[in-house]
Order: sequence, then C-alpha cells, then structure tokens
Amino acid sequence: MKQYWLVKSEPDVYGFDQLVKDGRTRWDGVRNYQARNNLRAMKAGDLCLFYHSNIGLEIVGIARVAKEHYPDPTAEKGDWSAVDLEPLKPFAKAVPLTEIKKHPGLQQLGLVRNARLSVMPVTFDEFSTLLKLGSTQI
DNA sequence: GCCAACGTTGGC
DNA sequence: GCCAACGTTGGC
Repeated sequence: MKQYWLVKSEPDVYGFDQLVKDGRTRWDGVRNYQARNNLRAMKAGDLCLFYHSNIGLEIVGIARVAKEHYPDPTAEKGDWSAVDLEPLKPFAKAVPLTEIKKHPGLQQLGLVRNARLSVMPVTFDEFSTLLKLGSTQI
C-alpha cells in the first residue's frame, strides 16, 4: 500500500528545480524526532509533495522515494535518518498555502495544523485534492 | 523584522 | 518530573 507524504524545503537552499536538475538527492539534515520517524516510515515508491517554505509558500511538485531510510551521514551524533528522493513531476500549477488554508478538505493537513513539521504524512484524499488543485495527474 | 508555535534544555 | 528559559522554524 503506497503512502503519501509532504516534505518542506526552502527553495533558496534546495528547491524542486534543483532536484530535477540533480535527478536524485539525499534528504538529510532532519533533526526532529517526529519528522525522522516519518522518514523512517517511507517506503520506496511512496510519493512526496514538495513544498517551498519561507519563499514561495506553495507546493510545486511531486517527488518519489528512491531509497528507504538509512543513517544520516551528516549527523555527527545522535540517531538520525535520511532517505533518497527523485523528482517525479512538477505541478502544472503551484498550489499556494493560502489556497490550501481556504480549502475545506485540507484543514487536517499537517502543513496547516503544525507549520513547523518538515516531513509529514498526507492522506490519499488530501493528496488527490492537492493534485487536482495543481492541475496535475500522475 | 517580528512574533507565535513548538521543541529542547537544564535547574530545582 | 515539572516548568521556565531559550533556540529554531516559518508565516506574516
């Protein structure tokens, strides 16, 4: 059973365009237990909505889990994990946070409820709704 | 740049 | 184990 996720990144640090350019990247540096546990629950092939925080404030595309979790090589101490992501598809139309907040079907989304969590699960219904808002099919 | 929300740390 | 202080994140 495929699961759905949402990951956040500041586009001036690492944006979706960069992921497309790179073809694949290591999603590391997560230092929050809840986010780490979400990373660990990801299965290869799961899909991740890619959100630009701080600048843009919109969902811009879909990535896919290319490699399941492994120890984060950037962690000097502590028990942290990373996964590999690859780009699947950019949104035809980016979906801004303001639109997400207005949508009655998206009020339970982690992005709305807990702005600070950087990796969060998304239900299939939420995922479908967001694809539709992004005028995108997979 | 400000501030609210949240997580972590450390004194007791 | 509680809670105040502090640091960080991220929307505005």
